[in-house]
Amino acid sequence: MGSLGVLERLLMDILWSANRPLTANELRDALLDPAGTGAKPLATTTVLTVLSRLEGKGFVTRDRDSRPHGYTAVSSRAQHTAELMHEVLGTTTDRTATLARFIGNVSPQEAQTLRALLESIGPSPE
Amino acid sequence: MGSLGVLERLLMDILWSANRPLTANELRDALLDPAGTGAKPLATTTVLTVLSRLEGKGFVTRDRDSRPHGYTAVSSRAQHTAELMHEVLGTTTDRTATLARFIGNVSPQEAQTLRALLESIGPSPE
DNA sequence: AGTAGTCTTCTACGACACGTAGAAAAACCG
DNA sequence: CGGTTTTTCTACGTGTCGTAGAAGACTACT
Repeated sequence: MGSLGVLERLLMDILWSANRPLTANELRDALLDPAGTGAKPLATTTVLTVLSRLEGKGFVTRDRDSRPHGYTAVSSRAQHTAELMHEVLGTTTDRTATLARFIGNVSPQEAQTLRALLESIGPSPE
Repeated sequence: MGSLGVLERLLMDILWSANRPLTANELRDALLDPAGTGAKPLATTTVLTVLSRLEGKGFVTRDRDSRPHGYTAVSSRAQHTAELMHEVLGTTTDRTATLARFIGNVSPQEAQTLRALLESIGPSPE
């Protein structure tokens, strides 16, 4: 589906990390990394344009009532990423083989995590 | 990373399904769906161009010795898809949360498959 | 209400990826 | 060698994305 460009992705990252609606200017400022090291101050309009595109793609919603419009990510980063993973998985023909390769490359800790998750989802077969 | 365009993807699909090197013309023909329903015969050069791009991206190798060059997919579809899934997973900050969402959406059968795979990778903790 | 400042929308342009393919060059076969 | 097949070179059109100015809409203060 609609993949994200670099700037689009940066904005989403900020929105995902924030737990409240942000305005275009807040986002623009957030783009200059905290330490102010950043050398590229973007024009606010640039941010707004990208936000509009993100809205069009269904990644963010905006509160049109509050005056400086507040922008919020539609789904959490985890949710979004998980969906993407499913989407990718869906492009294969042999899902089992794919999952095998996928599992074959997770760290032991993550394997543990996965076991626990599977356990909680549906108790292991007796 | 290098995502694939529509045609690029179609070619990869054919290469993945074939278990031998294919030539540009074979690929062109394969694009006209078997039943010949297809209405769009691509120029061979088009296929060649895309194959070159795929080679550049590291998705296919070609046998430069055999005369009609034979093109082969570098990694299997399952392998490729699994790598993509890991790549996607790598874009998230909270991997556990992401995996939770991911697992939360697999079918019961697939959950079973996953349990088995995890079992085989490292025996469950007694 | 008028004016200044802020925010949003409209419009646009350059860069890049990709589908598409012709023209030219190279290799092969008889 | 000459014709045919295959490959490379080059190029154009379209779509997406980063970027932002100009103009219009809204807010607030006096």
